[in-house]
Amino acid sequence: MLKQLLVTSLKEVLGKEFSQETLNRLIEIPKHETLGDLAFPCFELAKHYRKAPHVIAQEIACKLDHSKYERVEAVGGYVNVFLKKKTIAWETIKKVLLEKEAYGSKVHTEKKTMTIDLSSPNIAKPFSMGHLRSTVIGNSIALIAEKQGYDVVRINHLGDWGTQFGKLIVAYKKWGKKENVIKNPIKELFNLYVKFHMEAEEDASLNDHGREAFKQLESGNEDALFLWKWFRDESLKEFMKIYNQLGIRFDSYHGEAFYNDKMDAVVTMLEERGLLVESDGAQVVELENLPPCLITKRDGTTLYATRDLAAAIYRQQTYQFNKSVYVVGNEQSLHFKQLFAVLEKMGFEWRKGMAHVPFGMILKDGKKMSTRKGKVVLLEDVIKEAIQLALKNIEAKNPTLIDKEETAKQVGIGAIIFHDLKNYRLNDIEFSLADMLRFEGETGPYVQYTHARTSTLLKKGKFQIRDNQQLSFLDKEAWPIIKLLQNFPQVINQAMEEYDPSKIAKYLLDVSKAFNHYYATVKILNEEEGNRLAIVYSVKVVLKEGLRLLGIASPEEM
RNA sequence: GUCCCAGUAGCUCAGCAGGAUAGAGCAACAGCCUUCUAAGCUGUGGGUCGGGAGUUCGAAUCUCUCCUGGGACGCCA
Repeated sequence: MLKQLLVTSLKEVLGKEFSQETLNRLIEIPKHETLGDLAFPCFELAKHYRKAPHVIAQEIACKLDHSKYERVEAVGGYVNVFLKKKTIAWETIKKVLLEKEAYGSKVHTEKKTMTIDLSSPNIAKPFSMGHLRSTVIGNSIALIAEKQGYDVVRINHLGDWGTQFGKLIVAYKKWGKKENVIKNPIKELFNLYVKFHMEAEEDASLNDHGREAFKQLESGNEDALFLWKWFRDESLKEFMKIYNQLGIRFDSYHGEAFYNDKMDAVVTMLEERGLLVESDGAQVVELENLPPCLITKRDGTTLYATRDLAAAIYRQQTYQFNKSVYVVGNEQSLHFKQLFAVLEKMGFEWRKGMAHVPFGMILKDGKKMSTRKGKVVLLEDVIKEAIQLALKNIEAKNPTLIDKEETAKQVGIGAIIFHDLKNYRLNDIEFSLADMLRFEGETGPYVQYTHARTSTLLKKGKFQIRDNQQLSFLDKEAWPIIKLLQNFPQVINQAMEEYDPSKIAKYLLDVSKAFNHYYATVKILNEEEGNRLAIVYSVKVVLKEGLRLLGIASPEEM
């Protein structure tokens, strides 16, 4: 890390009076390249030394070990440091050539396990844009964690239990037709669900029937169970098509229903610890500074929180996780606060490794999309359109490409995933098909295109890694690229710490921009191509690896 | 009513463990393909960083307050 270099030098000059941490905090990266590569502001030192900042800056600038730097300047209270570009460049490139796609990886000496709860769509409902967010954000966090040395367990906590299935069973018995469900399962089941809610607005007793049907389901009624299992199987088949397209796999599909026979134990545990309190016929756990957490309803049936408690305990027993994260929408923040608080009260130390990773909603006309009213945009359709558009682009721009269909798939899906990951996850997103299908500017295809350019260059230049490789020459236009490449490991670190894939997406855009600028200014396949191709190769490695961490493919040509 | 998240260019967003002239993409306009893929590159215009107060040598960034939008708040998940 470049900062560390200056920290060490400053320590030599300033002695013990300032700690490494303080110096590290103060050092910054100037906004303009004319101000150097690293800068040290002296305003805080002014009080300590009782001297004007610009005087201190002058003094430090004179005393720094100049042999390490190309140039050191004092400007208006700042010490600006210019690094030895060729030295840093070669160190960076050498590391990438050596480590290849392992560049930026971390290895833990002891085994560390992370479970991640992601995607978790509801059975019998279409896979909506909202579930896409949990799926792609979660998948990227899983990939980043693996890169950081974790064993990751991906859990698809299917929404396959609850009163809604009672409602669905009632709706199916009242209005459903077997052959329609067989023909188009999700669509037909969803229509029944929507119809149920419309009818229930007129006739409130339907809701009671729904609850009654769920109670039968939960107590093992065979008729109800048969229907439930059928709905679940058909739905999962449809979801698998989407996961295959997105290139996402799971280690567990244990949904809520899986915890059905593990709930009594949870209720017993709560009772044993004297945490259960009766309130209006329901059993609750009272919490400090939070609304109480409902454990069982008046009719004795369980709730979402009960199932999540059972799931958390099961996961700790099964996987002994160090970290357990839940990639679930922001609107459920309170639920997770309550869940963690109850586990805390139960005395489970391991609850400290748990985290809710929330994300913003997909809005339509500034408002939440309502599944109940049947107004949803289907991911399936969006994917189809994206691939078609990508194919059209390939036909126009690169008609001789060998595997057009596969490339179109990678580009179309890359556009959709990148669009979702490039912004901070807590921001709400206004749904816009046009934005998702954009392939120019700050998009996935832009990064993929840049990667394809590096591939072509390496192929044409017949680049090979040699043992005696040296970097004897560096274009000044390549310097910004070097600084970025050098920073890749820190970016991955930060993305992991903050569970924030957008850090990587933004970084890839920066690398792409820097490279495309270089590409436009410098003729790469030329007399110095040995040096230049080593940089191109490093860019390719970082772009490909970065895209992989987002769950996006890197076509060699497009 | 209480709590949580957000408000930066016409639009979408970066920047927010305080620092030097507030950045990008899209859209608009003007250029660049007889030379490595133009899904690219270069340039121009565009801002009271929601309002106000405070802390500080210094605030888009920290604190308070108000305004606006969204969400959550016991028998849905």
